[in-house]
Parts: sequence; C-alpha cells; structure tokens
Amino acid sequence: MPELPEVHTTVEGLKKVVIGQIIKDIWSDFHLNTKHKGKDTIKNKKYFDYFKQLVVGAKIISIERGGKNILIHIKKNHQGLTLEKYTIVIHMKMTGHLMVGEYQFRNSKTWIAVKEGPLQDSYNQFIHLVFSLSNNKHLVLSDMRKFASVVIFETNKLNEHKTLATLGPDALDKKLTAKRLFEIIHQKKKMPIKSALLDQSAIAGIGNIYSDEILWQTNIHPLSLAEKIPEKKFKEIFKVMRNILKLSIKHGGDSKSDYRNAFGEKGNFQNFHQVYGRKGEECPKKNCLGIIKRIVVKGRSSHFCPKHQILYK
DNA sequence: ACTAGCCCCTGGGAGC
DNA sequence: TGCTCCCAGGGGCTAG
Repeated sequence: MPELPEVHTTVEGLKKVVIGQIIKDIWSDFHLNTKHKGKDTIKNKKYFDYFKQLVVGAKIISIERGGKNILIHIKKNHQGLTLEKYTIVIHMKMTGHLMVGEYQFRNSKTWIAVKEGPLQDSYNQFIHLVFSLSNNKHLVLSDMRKFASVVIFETNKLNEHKTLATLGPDALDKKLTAKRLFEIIHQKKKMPIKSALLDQSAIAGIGNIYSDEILWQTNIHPLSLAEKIPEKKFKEIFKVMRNILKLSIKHGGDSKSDYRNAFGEKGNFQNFHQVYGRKGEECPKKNCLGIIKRIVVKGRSSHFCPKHQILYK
C-alpha cells in the first residue's frame, strides 16, 4: 500500500516525464460504477465535469508530495496571461497506482498499456482515470479497489482541503526533530503508539507497514500508550523512522502488496521487512527467538514480537 | 474538540 | 477443482 516511500517514488518518477505537459483531455469511469458519490470527488459526475473543465488545456507545472497525497500543480494561460493556478490532489489509498506511459482505449471501457512491459502487469489494469498529455503519453490512475480520491482546489486555497490542512509535520521534514516528535506523540496521551504513528494529523506519511517496522526495531509494543513512552526513547524512534523510510525510498518502495511506481515497476523494500506480514515466523532479531504475533489495533493489523517489544503502560 | 466505529471496494486466499 | 466466505486497510464521515 502506498505510504510515504511509495508516494515519494511515484512523485519522483512522474516529475521526470509529465512536467511541462499540457493536459489535452481526461477520461474516467469512476462515476459510472461506484456507490461512494460524495459531493467533492470525481466519483460524482457533476464534480467530474467541473474537474474536467478546469484541467483540460492546463499545463502541469510541478508535482509534490504532501504526506501520502500527490499534489499536481497546474495552470492555464490565456493570451500570455496566467489565468488560474489549480492543484489536483490525489490520494492512492490502498491499491492506487499513478503511472505514465502509452495507453490505448480498448473495448469501449478499459485502457491498456500499448507496449509490453511493467505497465501491462495485471495489477495495473484497473484504470479509472486517464489524463491525455501533449506528448501523446497518458497519465493514468489504476485502482483495483477504487478507494483513491481525486479532488481539485485553487492552489492558493489548498488550506480548504481538510486533510492537507490538518496534516502533521512530514516524517521526513528536515525541520522535524526527536524532541518535536516526542511532543507530538506525547499529546496523543492514551492512544496506542501504533495508532499515534498512523495518525496523519500527528506525523504525516507513515502507514501500517512502516509503523510495524519502526516499533519492531525500537523494541516497543504496539499497544504501548503514547504518553508512557519516555522522552529519551524518542531519539531512537526518530532515527529509526528516518532510516527505515530512507532505506525504502532507496529500494523504490514496498511492493509486498501491489505497489507499482510511475512506470509500473515494483519496489524491493518487501525484502527488508523484519516483522510486517511475518505472523508465526521466528523474530529475526538476533538471539531473540520470539514468535511474531499479529493483533488488531483500532482496526489495523499490527505485527510484533511479544518477546522483545516492551509494553509501556 | 475529541474519539470510536462504520463504510467504501474487489481480488485473492483460506476453507471445505 | 470449484465454490463461498471473509479479509486487506486509509481515511471520510457520523454519532456520541
């Protein structure tokens, strides 16, 4: 599932090929076959029409990551004047892949990559949104489970995007310190540390895989209460968090599930998991010999070693 | 201003 | 082998 390293990898890939492109046209079937028709989402037909009117003819000027969100900044020119600057905000949720390549419309209802290769991976064939670009490539959103959200805001009114507005500091924010991390997590009081790490309004970018890995490596039981973890422990948590995220970025993200980068390729971080998805296996920590357990914390699966991960309560 | 819990979705794995 | 059932889980939303 796309978390910070995966979204980062996607964004870096997209930057290479779509910046400067004009969006010639867009297509979507999100609004045709989904029940989830909130007002402000392209899954709603009226909103999609509004969205289409804003993006067609616009130029992609830059792309950035905001937590797990992808921000595509666009502008339209008219007679040499910049009329509007808008930002498309995409969240890939569980199974979204934002990719770019040459695609063609097939069977009047699906899109498929033209060239053989990673883009033709079966996981990449659930295409529900297509931006046709001026270089004849397509920017597509494949999303098997259709959880992804796509919205548009005036760039200078991005603070009206509730989630973006309430996002905590990014886990890789250069200004973030161990002390600040402690203060933020400590505020979560009786919330299990596992849930606190997943809370995007506390720290942005961490999801289920990385929270499990961080807690395993720092020897903290996922049900430990946020406020009970001693301040001095946060130097280690901070360092481990950064190292794990950076290591995953280095390996192109985690494709244990179905993540694919902007070119349809898998990442390799799944080969570095110590604990996530290893229920019943022996704890890989040296001389530990514990058996990895899986529990559900606030509706999220949490993998940990009951032998060496300490419960602070 | 909080948090807990439901809901969105569908391929794939488990179980029989 | 083929069927059914249920799980994966981020975050929006609502009720308390």
